[in-house]
Amino acid sequence: MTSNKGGSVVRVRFAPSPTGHLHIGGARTALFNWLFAKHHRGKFILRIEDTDRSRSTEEFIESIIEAMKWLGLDWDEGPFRQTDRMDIYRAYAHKLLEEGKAYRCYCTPEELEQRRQEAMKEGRPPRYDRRCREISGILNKPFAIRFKMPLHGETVVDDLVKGPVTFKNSEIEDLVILRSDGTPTYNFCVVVDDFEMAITHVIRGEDHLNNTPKQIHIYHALGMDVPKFAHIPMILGTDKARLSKRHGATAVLSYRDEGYLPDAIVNFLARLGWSYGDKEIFTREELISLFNLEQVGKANAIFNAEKLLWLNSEYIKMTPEEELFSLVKPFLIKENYLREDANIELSWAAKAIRSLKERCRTLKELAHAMRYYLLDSVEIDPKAKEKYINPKSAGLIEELIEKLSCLEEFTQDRIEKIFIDIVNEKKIKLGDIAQPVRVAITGNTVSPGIYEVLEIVGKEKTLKRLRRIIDAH
RNA sequence: GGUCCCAUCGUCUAGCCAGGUCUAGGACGUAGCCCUCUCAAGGCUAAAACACGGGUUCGAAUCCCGUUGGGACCGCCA
Repeated sequence: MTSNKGGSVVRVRFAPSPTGHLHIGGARTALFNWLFAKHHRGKFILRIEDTDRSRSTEEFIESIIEAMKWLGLDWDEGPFRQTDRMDIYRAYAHKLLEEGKAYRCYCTPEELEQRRQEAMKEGRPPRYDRRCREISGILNKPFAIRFKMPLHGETVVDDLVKGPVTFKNSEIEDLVILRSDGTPTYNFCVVVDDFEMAITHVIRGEDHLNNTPKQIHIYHALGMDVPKFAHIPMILGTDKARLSKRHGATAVLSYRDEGYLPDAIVNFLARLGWSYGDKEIFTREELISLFNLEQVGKANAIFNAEKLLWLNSEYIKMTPEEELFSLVKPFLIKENYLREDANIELSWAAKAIRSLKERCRTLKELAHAMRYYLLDSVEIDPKAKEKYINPKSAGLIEELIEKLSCLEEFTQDRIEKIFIDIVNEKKIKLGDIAQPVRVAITGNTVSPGIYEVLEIVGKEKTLKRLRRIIDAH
């Protein structure tokens, strides 16, 4: 295929291995690649690294794709799958073998493992001792193909984030590029694919920095141009260990299920390790135009779930009510607050959501808060009832029922007038009547403004609930 | 153990490359106050950091060295 010469169009890729769901760390790597591609009007390629057949599954491939789509990280080419490209890797591996740049290794995995253990025990580096490198001729035994690393000199990775990083060649081992079963290994596939796909910039996690000199030598041996590298820091859990399952939710899709907005996740991930002055909230367009590798920090970042929650609440506040309604709908249905075939008037739904959106940090919370608008009757919290429903408040409610019944237009303004009348007549505080009513209508002591709530709940349900609470009392 | 990376409030970070304007800025979270029918939202205020030790310099968060701490990698895993 093409060479990368000429510095033409930017081509980057995200290359997850489908051995799990797309997690927060992977998503950020994908995002940085996507942003970089968009910023430079380049191409973003999705490649599935599934050469580990025992751990890769179709389910994870689908899940990763679903997560990418949900986040809005669309790709221009792919998804390519390494398992579809085995012949290509094999051909390159044998080419290296023929050219004497690689050699047959007859050591068995068991032998290697044993030697590794011994080396560790004796405090030696657990590295392959190159014992098969000098074997001449071909033995009639199963073999893996190993790459001949240079024995001397050093290799510099000119990293776009870390700066120049120097490795001694003597520290780099002769890695296996083709296993004895004929399948290629990661470090080899990456090089072949990145070349074949004309990748110009490899943006990936810092955990790959130590692999980079190995890959550079493979590029050289194959006569390929080396792309530019950018190794971005890791995302850690609160205990500073690499983010993993035990830190709670790490799968991107679990955030979808918890009611997070993809834009909030994207914004949050972008600010983890990258910044633009004091700016915290970015639209996608801003992210695309402002993103650059120079502003990517060098230090690892700890995943701060609280800040994500805050950002999500900001995005909920920014989202128009109608749109929010279609977003909460699945949650409402799931919680049985709404039937799938229910016919809800959009203007009413918008009003309901407007009253709640700045009180909720996730769609799930929003759905839950909407229950007293949607359900026919509400469950009353016994503690709230005990505190606010008593003979005195029941009397006030009685009076309220009478006045509200006469109301032609059941609107916030009219309702407020009635409350104020009662407060003035009875010489009570607004809270003396507002709280009992709130308990009757919402079942709880917390809600948006009470007049607003009554209007949204509507005259019929309001009166029914008010009666019910004093009757039950 | 070896190699590599990193180090500013509890957390994300600005500042560092081009040393003085930093009594170190913003944001999340926390605390207090205001607003108030509850809860939020909003407004105001507060506590909170240059890991440590040496240099270089008139002057260092910023440059250099070391120490310590954290992370990553050392597979016929990716």
